Amino acid sequence: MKVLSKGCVYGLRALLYIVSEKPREEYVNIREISEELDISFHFLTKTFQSLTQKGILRSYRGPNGGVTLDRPPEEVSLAEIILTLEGEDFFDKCLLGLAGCGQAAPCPAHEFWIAHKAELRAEFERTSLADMGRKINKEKLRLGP
Amino acid sequence: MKVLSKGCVYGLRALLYIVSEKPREEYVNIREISEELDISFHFLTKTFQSLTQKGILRSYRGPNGGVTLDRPPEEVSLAEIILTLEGEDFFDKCLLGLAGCGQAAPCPAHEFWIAHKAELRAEFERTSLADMGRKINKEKLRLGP
DNA sequence: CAATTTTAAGATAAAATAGTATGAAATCTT
DNA sequence: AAGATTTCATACTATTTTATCTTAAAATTG
Ligand code: SF4
Ligand code: SF4
Repeated sequence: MKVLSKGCVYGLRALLYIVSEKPREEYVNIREISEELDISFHFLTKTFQSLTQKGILRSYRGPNGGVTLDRPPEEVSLAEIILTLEGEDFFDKCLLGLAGCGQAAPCPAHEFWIAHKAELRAEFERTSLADMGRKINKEKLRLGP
Repeated sequence: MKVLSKGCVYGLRALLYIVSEKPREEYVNIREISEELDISFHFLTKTFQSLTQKGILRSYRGPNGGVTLDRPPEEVSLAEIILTLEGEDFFDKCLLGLAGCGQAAPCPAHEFWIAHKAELRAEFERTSLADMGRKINKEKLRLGP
């Protein structure tokens, strides 16, 4: 039951790193992030592109360039990040994927599954990047198990 | 957010097919199932092996052989099927997979995630193959979207 | 024994995911 | 203006996971 792709987790970790560096209120160098978090620079770059296009990050090229949050972290929800990096249909997947489902005669898991997904989504909407950053400590952003 | 693998859904559909055929109280031919449900015979075969080893199905070789439920469908939970076909660690996966998680300073999603997984599991434990079979109609077992 | 049918292990193919390479565009420094 | 730095964009390659096919063995029937 893997939920999030590696790219998405990378993006999340990187965002949290940026939040934790935020006091400087400068653009954070992508190479620095990739080295600090031990993530491939180019891979991270790609991930950041999506986040920039979505308006979560703002970027600046040239010397002393980099990325920074485009909005205060309170206004960025976990859901928005996940939808950006996993695809907008993230919460639309069905459990069994049978023919003609969800309509006439749904499987017994249907109602529960719909409710379950809605709840998950609501929780992710409710959780902001700021919430995440508050609880997590920077050391933990480094290595995964 | 794909939850179940194709093999697991195949297994589930096939089990439901068997349940719907159950009145005959005979061994159901695997080739027949694979053709009716349009699933690769050999792939289904492998899936059934796992279910047989787990004691969900009983098999019989030779002419007129096949598989049948080893227990009444009321006693087989959706959870057991999923754990068998997806692996026993299905519900143990973490959301972010950061270092040292779940201990000292868990991420803000931790508690929610634990609760969420438990709920999902409970619902799957609660749902039996008989429940599934009752609600679903046989035609729907054929094609997936 | 010959035919049928599940079991078993392994090879192959397809798809999804992860990572790399390259060059262009924007910006800064001098 | 020249050259260095850094993100942007796209395309390609490699790795891993998932799905399918091949082949052969064991059990059962007649
Ligand atoms: S009834 Fe709903 S949950 Fe069940 S297989 Fe169909 S769409 Fe999925
Ligand atoms: S704190 Fe819990 S949910 Fe969050 S990353 Fe760690 S183990 Fe996963």
